[in-house]
Amino acid sequence: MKLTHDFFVRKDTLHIASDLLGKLLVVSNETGERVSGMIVETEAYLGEIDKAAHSFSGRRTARNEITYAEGGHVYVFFIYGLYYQLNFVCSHIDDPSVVLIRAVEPVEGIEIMRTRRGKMPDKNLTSGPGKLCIAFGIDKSFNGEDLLGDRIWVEEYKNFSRDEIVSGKRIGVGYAEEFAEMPWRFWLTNNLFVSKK
DNA sequence: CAAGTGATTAGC
DNA sequence: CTAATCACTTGC
Repeated sequence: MKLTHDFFVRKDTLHIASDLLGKLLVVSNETGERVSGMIVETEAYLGEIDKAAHSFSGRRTARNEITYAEGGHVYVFFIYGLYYQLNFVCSHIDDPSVVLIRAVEPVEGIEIMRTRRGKMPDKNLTSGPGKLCIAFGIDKSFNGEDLLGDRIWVEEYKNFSRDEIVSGKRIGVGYAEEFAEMPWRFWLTNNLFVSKK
């Protein structure tokens, strides 16, 4: 079952980030084949109040414009001259909160992922935000897509109990002062595809 | 462990 | 216009 806008329009982006664990990320490729993976690691970026967020204190640019839209849209940006990062826009219109998808566990279309990632042990296929975008074929053309469309969406898949979910500091946001310490990264315990222990 | 990579942005 | 920066990955 596809998740609807209600799931993403909720105000509490931290809950959205932890609720996404165990859900299935699905991308329909050029030929209509499904490539999918179970979400095992996420990070929340709380829009205007969060020094680590692109939209901190209302910064609004061509790049992050979509994060001000209503929850349920896709925000993709390019980083380090090499990689894309996949985010889901959350909350209501004009609240630029997002959830970054940091890692998934491959489910469908593993052969396609292997081809796209090159010769790589399977556990490295999707175990990081840049890696999973390569494996799923996600690029800038996905920016602004609606998660109720037929190109990319999220489905119910597995449920995990509270004690199988851990939270901690986010990765790569050391510049964000007090917000660098916030435990806004969520992952599943004992999952091989989580990017960092 | 460190270099690489180029779009994006903020700062003149 | 120009320079600095960066939600990372890979191969030394």
